[in-house]
Amino acid sequence: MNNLLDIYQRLTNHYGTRNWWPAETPFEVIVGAILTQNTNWKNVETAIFNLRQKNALTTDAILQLDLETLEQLIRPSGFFRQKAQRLQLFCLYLQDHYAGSLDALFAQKLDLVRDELLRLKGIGPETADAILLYAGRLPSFVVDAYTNRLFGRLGILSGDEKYADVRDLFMSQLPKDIQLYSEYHALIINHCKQFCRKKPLCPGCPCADICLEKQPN
DNA sequence: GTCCAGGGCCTAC
DNA sequence: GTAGGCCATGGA
Repeated sequence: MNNLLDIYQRLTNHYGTRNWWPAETPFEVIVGAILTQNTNWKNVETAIFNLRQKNALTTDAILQLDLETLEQLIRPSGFFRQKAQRLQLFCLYLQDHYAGSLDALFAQKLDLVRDELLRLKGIGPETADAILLYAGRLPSFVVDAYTNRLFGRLGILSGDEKYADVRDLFMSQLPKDIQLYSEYHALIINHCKQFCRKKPLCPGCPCADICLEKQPN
């Protein structure tokens, strides 16, 4: 029996299809992935709303904004100084190396794109994988704090694993399926937002039970 | 007032 | 190679 696939099925049975990531364009996915670093998504939504109001959800527009203006627009998402810089650095890279084309960036092999993203300041493993999966539609599993929390609670992770260890575990045990990866990450977040608010472990938290009790039969 | 959120960088050891 | 400090806003 495949534990991870089984848990995925139970989460899907319980919550249904999530259709993630919440964004209108691949570029907007990338903006959201950078802005949400250690930040409540609600605050990110406000920042993205501000950018949309200024028609600033394109590489050109973000590069044309002066840094201070960009900082003020994304201020609600927190860490706004470093995030403004990171956004512009990404846009500059895309413009210089791919003439601003995300399609050109994502046309390459997954590992190649991943290494490129990881070399950019402000893009770590989780942000890179979210960009690859949800903006590039490339099969890279996304690990986040919720993943570690839920699967630690389920006894599948010890908490000592590094990011790459957890990603390797999921990618080695699950079929390499973009839709599956996309939904799984979304389901984990959806589940934890409801049942796993406190960290690292909330005593009596029903989150582990929810996915175990909802078996198909 | 305290804790937390869909991380990542830098520095010191 | 890794533990600890730092970045900052807004909601619970």
